[in-house]
Amino acid sequence: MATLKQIQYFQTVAETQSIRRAADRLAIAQPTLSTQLTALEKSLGITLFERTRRLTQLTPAGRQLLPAVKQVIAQWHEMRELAHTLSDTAASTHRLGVPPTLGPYLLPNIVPSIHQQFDRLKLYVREEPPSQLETGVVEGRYDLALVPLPLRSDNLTVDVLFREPLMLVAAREAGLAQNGVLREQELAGMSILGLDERHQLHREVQQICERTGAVLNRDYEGTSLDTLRQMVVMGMGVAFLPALYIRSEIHRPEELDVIRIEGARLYREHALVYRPGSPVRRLYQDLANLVRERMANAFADVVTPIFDRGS
Amino acid sequence: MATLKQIQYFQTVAETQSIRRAADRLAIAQPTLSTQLTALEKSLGITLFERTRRLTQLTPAGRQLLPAVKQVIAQWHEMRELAHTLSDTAASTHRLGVPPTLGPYLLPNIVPSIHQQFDRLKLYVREEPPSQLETGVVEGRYDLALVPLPLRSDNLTVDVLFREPLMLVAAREAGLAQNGVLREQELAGMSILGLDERHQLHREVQQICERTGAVLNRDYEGTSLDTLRQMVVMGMGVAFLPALYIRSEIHRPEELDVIRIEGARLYREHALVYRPGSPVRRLYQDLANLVRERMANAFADVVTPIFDRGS
DNA sequence: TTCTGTTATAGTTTTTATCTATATAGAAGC
DNA sequence: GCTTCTATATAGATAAAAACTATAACAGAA
Repeated sequence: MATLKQIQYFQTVAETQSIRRAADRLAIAQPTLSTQLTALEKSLGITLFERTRRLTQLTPAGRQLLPAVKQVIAQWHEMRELAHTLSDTAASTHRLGVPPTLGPYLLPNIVPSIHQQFDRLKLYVREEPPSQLETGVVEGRYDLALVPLPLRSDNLTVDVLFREPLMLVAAREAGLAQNGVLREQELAGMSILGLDERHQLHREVQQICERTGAVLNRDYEGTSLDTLRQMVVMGMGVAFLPALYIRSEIHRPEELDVIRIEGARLYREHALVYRPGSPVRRLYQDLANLVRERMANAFADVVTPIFDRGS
Repeated sequence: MATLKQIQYFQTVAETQSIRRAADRLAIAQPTLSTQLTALEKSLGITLFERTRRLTQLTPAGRQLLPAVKQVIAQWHEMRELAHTLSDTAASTHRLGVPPTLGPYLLPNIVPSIHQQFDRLKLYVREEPPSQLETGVVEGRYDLALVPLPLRSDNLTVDVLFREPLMLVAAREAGLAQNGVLREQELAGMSILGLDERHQLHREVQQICERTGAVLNRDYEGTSLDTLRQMVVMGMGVAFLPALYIRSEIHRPEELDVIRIEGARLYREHALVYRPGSPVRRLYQDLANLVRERMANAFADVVTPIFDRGS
């Protein structure tokens, strides 16, 4: 089996037209080169060189093989160069999964910071429901993912990122907003609109309703935060929407009231997850920290970064 | 330094997603593969795989390196395939040098036969004066050449091919043709047109003149056989032209008389020459034989093949 | 002829690839 | 919670190969 070394030897001898000179240039002994050359010729079934005392030149067959040989070496060098670039772990493309109720409202705020700090890192981002994100990471379809807590699987490393409040949103006409705050008890009996049950938010809202005595309206379920908001605007009820969504999407405050609920554990928590065995987990920890810091600096009024609970 | 084997190992592991299975497919022991894999990772400075108990999958960097790796292997296979094709020595392109006074009139007659017998052999043909052909072969610019005898250099293998008569050509009006034959003595005093001295034919004609008492006209010298023929047609004198030229070029016999000279050694000899060390000399001997046979079969009336005097 | 420079061969040493046997550790099953 | 299974890693030994030194063979030049 021809080796890359032998192929390089071939090229060098072809260039120098001399085994002696090629051996010098390659910094090996001349007999070594002679031996390797005949070994290559044997493995290819071709006599590559016509050896005379004065010079060593290519045979017709060798002459025609030379371009192909150069191609192999060129491709090999290209591969090594690429490897060198990639040897900086932050220079590769990592596959990041995000839930549809968070990704579009979070990423625009943090991706610029990521590119600033890791200028050669690239993210391949896909949206999927959280449960599929989890299995996606476990099965290797993703390298890392943003998911809401709690997790179903226990074999992933979890870097908790931040806590995001859920705000009650009501149509302006409903007149619910008393200085933008309601007590938890006042929720009892209210008809709450939610997303369909494939979304994690469905379960979260369900739990809130059970705790507070509100009624989850299952006749009309949204398929996205935007449709949910539209349903509220049209007076079909009230809904719990995540703070980051409200911050980025609710452009017309005159139509909607945003109400904070006092005293209740009304929030969801997001984490960055990845396989514990990932050789680049260090990078992912850095990314998690970057997200927390960015949240602390620019969104302290909206979310609560969580620095303590590590993996 | 990464080896081709290691690169293949890399590809196989990436495909099977398992070191164990890849080792089976490659028919090597699993520890060998583990070792070679880490060796490759070290030499590239990249962690290529994330190894878990369940499966072994690519890291982001490894995933991006894979296409480059496949390229290298693809190029390598291409090279081996080409080598296999070329392993039939008669499947390469050989550089053949021919003299301008022979090539155009001989090759059209023999090249079809060559292609018939060696269907994958290709010839790269160039015309040059015989002396340059000789040094061209010695220096490796040509693989083989057709040259007139005698040779200047003595370090080439010579396969004598055939003897080609030189015919006296005269304008019809000169009235020289008595049944197309003249005796040698009758040449004395005649004014003979020749090629310029860079051509081998110049020397040959010069020797004939010295022997027969004819006079070589040096006031007008042709630069090609065609111009020489034109000079004869225009009545500027008579000339010696090679039989193969006459056979292929003199289309209008009414304008010119072709005269055979009786008793004289009036011919030139052609040979196929190549370096004695050429690994494909056997093929060249076969080619020489092919030319002789072709001459014997189709041009027995024109030339005399020479089978005895080998290299 | 002798000298010089080039490639080939012989024999040895070093390096590397490979093997077998075993350790280690996560995942699955009892 | 323990055992079993399975995958990879490590250790040590062996085999293969690539490398070296020394020298032979040989053509061409002096």
